[in-house]
Amino acid sequence: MPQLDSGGGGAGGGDDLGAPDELLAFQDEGEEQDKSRDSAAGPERDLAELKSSLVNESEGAAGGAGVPGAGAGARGEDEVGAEVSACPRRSSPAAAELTRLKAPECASGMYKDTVYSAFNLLMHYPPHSGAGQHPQPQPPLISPHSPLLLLIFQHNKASQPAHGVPQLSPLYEHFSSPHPTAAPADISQKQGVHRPLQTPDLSGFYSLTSSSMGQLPHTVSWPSPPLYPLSPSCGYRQHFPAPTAAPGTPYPRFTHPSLMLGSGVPGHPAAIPHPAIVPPSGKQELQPYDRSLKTQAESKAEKEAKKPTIKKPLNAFMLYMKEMRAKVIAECTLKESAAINQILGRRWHALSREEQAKYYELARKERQLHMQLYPGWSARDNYGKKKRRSREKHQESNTALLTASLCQTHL
DNA sequence: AGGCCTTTGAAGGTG
DNA sequence: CACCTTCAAAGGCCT
Repeated sequence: MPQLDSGGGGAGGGDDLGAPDELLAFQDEGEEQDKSRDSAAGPERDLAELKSSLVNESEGAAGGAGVPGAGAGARGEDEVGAEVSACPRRSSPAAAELTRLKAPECASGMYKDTVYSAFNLLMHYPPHSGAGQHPQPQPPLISPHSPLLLLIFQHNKASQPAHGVPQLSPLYEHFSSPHPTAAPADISQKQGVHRPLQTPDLSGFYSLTSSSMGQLPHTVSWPSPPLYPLSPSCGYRQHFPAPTAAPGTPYPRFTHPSLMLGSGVPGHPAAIPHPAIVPPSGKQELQPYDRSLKTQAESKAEKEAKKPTIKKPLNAFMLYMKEMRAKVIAECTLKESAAINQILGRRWHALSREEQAKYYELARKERQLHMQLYPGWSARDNYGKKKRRSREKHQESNTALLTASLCQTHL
């Protein structure tokens, strides 16, 4: 049974956050994936075989989507088009047609991902990639909520990009290096940043009012290095040693909205919030004179309701989606997330275990750090903050069932 | 303006 | 323990 390196990567050994589900996920797909992947001679996988497997997957995943031509084995581009054309039910006919027309073109780059390394892909975000092979802005691999980015910002705080393309620091490149060179002196020591090694409660680092959220500039400069709780138990230092960029090498500065991280450190002049903390709504807060009209009880309740929301850490698939979304959009000229997510879901299944493992590992680190940053946080805290139709449907069905049973009772 | 769609995974709740 | 529900991201679409 394949197992992920739940702690061997330097997570401190005592990492209990290695999700058992990750292993289960591999178990579930294990045999099927073994067949297709073991036969793949390295990155140059047999496309026909993969396409065939994808078609089979799409039969199951797309449900009644009506994939044309599926189920008869590998037949070339038609199936690839079928995969892409599995659009959401609510997609407009025009969009579906566009998708179908774009399918072969989309498929041309579809299977490159199977040999993608998450970290290697990160290296494909050169400091000035905008002029190169990546005309489309590429999102970062790591979640915008990821405190991992704070580490990177420490290396990017001084430089200024000339465009809005999100940049990744050499730190990422170092992550991806199979033989990372010896890290230079501790960054925190270099920059005089205090990093508590024992940090039972780090939530204060990101305590920010919701009003400050809306005032964030799109280009963030760092008056001082953001604090980053880097503890040995967290294991980040071991996992991600500092890069070995040449002295004086200008680090690009992030301008992507998703990278507008901040320390929220008390007394920190930047006071830019961690992206995992978001205001409950995009609405601006009431002006003081408006608030004065409110009763104390109302304002108290409102205050409670307006508490910044700490979002869930992203799971492996979400991290994968964030990374690959722009690529799929560029390849398929799709914009509807529902359709893109369907494609990404199939690509996710087409990934090798090693490739998926990288995202699982990254997600595990996200959870680990999230837990350290917000010790008292629970996923339950965000329950009910989204109104979902499924729940309403469920309630409706329950109501219908109840009604039916009541009717029967009365009859 | 805000929910829906769509995906997988994590986590909490329930029986 | 198994199963169910909710949320995480994303952006066009729909009400």
